[in-house]
Amino acid sequence: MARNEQSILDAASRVFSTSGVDAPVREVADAAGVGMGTLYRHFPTRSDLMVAVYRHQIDECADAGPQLLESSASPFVALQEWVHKYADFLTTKHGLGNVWQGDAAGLSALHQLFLDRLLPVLAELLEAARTSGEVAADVTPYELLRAVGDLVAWNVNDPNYDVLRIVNLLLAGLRQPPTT
Amino acid sequence: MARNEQSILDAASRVFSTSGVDAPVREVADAAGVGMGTLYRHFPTRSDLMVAVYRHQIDECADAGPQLLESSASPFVALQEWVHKYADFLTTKHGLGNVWQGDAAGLSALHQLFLDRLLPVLAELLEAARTSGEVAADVTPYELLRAVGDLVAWNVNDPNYDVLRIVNLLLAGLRQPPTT
DNA sequence: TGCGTAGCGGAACGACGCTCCGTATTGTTG
DNA sequence: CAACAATACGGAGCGTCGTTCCGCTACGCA
Repeated sequence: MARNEQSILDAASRVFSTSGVDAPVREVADAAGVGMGTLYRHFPTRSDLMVAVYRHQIDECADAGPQLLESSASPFVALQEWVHKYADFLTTKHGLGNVWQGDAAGLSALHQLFLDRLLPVLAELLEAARTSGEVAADVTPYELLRAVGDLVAWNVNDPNYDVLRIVNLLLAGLRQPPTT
Repeated sequence: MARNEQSILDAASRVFSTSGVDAPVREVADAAGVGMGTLYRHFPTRSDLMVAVYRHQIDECADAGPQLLESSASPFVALQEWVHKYADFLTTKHGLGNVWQGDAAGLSALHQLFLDRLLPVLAELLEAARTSGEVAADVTPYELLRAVGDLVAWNVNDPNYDVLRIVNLLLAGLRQPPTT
């Protein structure tokens, strides 16, 4: 029982990293040597499977927030570095962009996880950078989290699209007061 | 023949605007009172159908570029207003974000149309704003076009996500020199 | 040894984009 | 005006998804 759950998890992270995050559920089941029924009893939805696979990395990313806030030269630098970390995570999982697609695609569980774990962290970083006077723009943490996600998530290793550069562009915008 | 093509086009724009851009092709065929075969002979791909439906609006958007450059107070303002126009277009077509998803989803024709028509326009606007000294950041027109697209395209009328604000954030970033 | 139940596999379902082929509808000839 | 191409058409069918469902296996306890 738990034996199967673990082998499914192992298979899933193996399959997701080789065939991409969009790999068919069947492929994961096959790789785990398990039937569809078994897989779906443990993970009722594709999204639940992804949550299980990525939870650890998301936690790691979340934990890095307060840490960076302490160790960095300024709140803004911390914010910047955290966003880079977050962007890196999403970039390596091509196709994880669906997370922000709202109701669609049955990724609600993963969506929720992002909101629960990452939103508070970003909120804290943003607030700190705002009180230190380094951020003047008028944005909510949610908007920023989603914006960076959108910017990054569909990156398909396009040599003409430098993700880091674009993300930094957005961050640079934070320094300036809102335009009408 | 051409009679059918027109009714398919009409049906498509009707269906896309009511059921969303992701509406099944079958639905368009039914709405047009036409079989799948007929639809696919005129528009061999979902993407071709969308190209046909949106070409006019895309052309309009493209034509607005040089126009804005003349009439606006400064190149940067023109750039800003054009980007707003572009963003508005994408926003009203929920789900058109797939366009930037690269190879996927068989949207290549639409992708190409964006590149052909909009990229040169944005390039001109960006170049003008750069020579006027209002843009210091190091971005290619392609990156900017895609970034704005990504930012906007999955908007699902989320009251917590103000598209215009986010786009302006990115534009504000353009003013500043690149950070390392 | 028998039986109840929990855990399992994989066929099957509905939705999708797209293809294919038999049929209707033209329009051109003798 | 009739016979016959050539063209246009409709919709069933295919392969791929995510997900569901059901018959079967294998184990625990009497």
